Amino acid sequence: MTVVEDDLSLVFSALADPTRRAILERLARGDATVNQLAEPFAMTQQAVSKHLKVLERARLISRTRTGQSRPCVLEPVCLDAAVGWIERHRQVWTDRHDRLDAHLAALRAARDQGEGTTR
Amino acid sequence: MTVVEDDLSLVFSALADPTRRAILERLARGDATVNQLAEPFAMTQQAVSKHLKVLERARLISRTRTGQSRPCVLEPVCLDAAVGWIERHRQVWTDRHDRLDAHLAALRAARDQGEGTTR
DNA sequence: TAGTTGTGTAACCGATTGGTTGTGAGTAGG
DNA sequence: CCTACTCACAACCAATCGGTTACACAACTA
Repeated sequence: MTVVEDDLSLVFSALADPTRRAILERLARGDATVNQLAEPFAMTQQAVSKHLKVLERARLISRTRTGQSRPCVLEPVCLDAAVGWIERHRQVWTDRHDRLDAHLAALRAARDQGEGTTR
Repeated sequence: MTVVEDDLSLVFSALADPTRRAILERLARGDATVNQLAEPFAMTQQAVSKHLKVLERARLISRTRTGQSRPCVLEPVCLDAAVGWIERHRQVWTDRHDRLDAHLAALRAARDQGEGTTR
């Protein structure tokens, strides 16, 4: 068992499976039961149930009980942390690239401007 | 070996490990060699090398050879696919939940506040 | 009441993961 | 040359993952 298992790792590893991403895409178009979710996949309902448990542990979905079925509801909150992490660090990278671009642009500007005067 | 292993799954599963995320954070502040990256972690250089291979396979980093060392360079391109996927589907959810503004505010707050609060 | 349906749990399996140790290739410098 | 350093590869290990089958249980239905 992992010691802490931070939420960010749970969310990313939940998203790392194409079946689970397909489940989320399906759920984005409306809530659904386990059997409805399992129908398009070539696997048993128990396997889908396991995937749902992973998504539930990552708090990407939540489940309620209405009689016999347990419909799944999307919980976008924890995606914020994931997007937040990526955006934060992609920002740094694009900043670095912007700086590089700006630097190159400055170089070009200096060269263009300096044509005739500095040489 | 997995059959196809689509790029999105590679990126997400690469991001699913806190060590690899820390490596990316470190690399965001500048290129580094394997030993430089391995220094802050309580694990061997070989383990870090494995992590780097995962990141390289996900095309989140690339590596060049300069004499004795093999510095790592960030490749943010493939993160766009990941963010794109999340944004696409989170858009649906936030539309449904009508909480886009709150989310953006939280994003900005998280970014300004920095890591560690995103649990 | 009995039977069917929807779902979860448990045990099992092969493949993968994330770490280790040991080793060796390639390069720099004495 | 020899030594030191950086890094990758191979073999091994325990744990986890993604799937299965078998079964249990609660809730509808006839």
